[in-house]
Amino acid sequence: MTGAIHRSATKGIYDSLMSVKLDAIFSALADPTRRAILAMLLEDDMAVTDVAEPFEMSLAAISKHLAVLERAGLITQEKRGRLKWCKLEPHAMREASVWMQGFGQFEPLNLDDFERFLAAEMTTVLRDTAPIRED
Amino acid sequence: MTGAIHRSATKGIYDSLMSVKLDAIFSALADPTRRAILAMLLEDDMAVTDVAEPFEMSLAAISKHLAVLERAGLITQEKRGRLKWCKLEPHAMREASVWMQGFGQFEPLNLDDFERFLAAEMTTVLRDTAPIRED
DNA sequence: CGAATGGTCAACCAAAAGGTTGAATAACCT
DNA sequence: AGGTTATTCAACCTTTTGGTTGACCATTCG
Repeated sequence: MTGAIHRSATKGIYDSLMSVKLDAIFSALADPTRRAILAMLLEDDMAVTDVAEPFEMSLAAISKHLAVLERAGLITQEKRGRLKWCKLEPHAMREASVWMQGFGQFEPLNLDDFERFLAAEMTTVLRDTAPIRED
Repeated sequence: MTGAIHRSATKGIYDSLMSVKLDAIFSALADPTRRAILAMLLEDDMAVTDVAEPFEMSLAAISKHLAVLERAGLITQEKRGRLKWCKLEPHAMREASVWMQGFGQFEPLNLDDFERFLAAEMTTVLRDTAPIRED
């Protein structure tokens, strides 16, 4: 029982990388600010300052969040001129998605649900971190 | 741009709950020991001591990990006699899965990939936390 | 009953996470 | 060149996380 775990020395490094990657991806996704950022980037690439604008948090903090997302492979950042453009890398989520889906067949994505989800989380994060101006 | 974020006061509590749930799920998944535990439970329900057995870590530590997983809704624990049975709740991952899939259409689950993934991560976690006995 | 087993609790600790501020670097604009 | 804008760095602080140990409760067994 559960004892039948085999070991392959040659796969070691690769396996380790996968585990590390999952660590990075899931812990990146564990923060609501970072999830909100990803949702924003889903609409369009953005420069760091623009990413930061909706949050009531220092630019440095956002910069750190972006670094976390980049380390996880969830976004890339490319400097053009003095702006650094942040771009979503949706493919990176695939590893995590594959892992999760192994635990059950989840229904094939209801996009409406997802939209609601995003909008909801966004308002929550913003309400919690920034006073919402209705001007 | 990105400024069109609407607010619905009535949805507030519910939204907040969703965000909290995603926080809990993703941060629970961010730890390799906890992912390994989930993978073990995929095969069968297990009592706490049996869950702990493969890891070189105190029972108390595993107990805490299980509490984290339970708070995230990823497992349930039921005490029967003096054993506490841990049971996977794969459904809980659906929320997170829906969220993630919104970022891209991932290929419809290659089970072989998943098996490799699990086995790989398992060996890695065990190698890192416990000396592997080949007896 | 008393002893062993299964599991958690409480106190503690080190390291990591998430934030701040102020200074530094880099690129653009007169 | 000098000023402004975009972004990061460094030092610092507080809270959370992941682990330890030892005492404690609950349940079964002899």
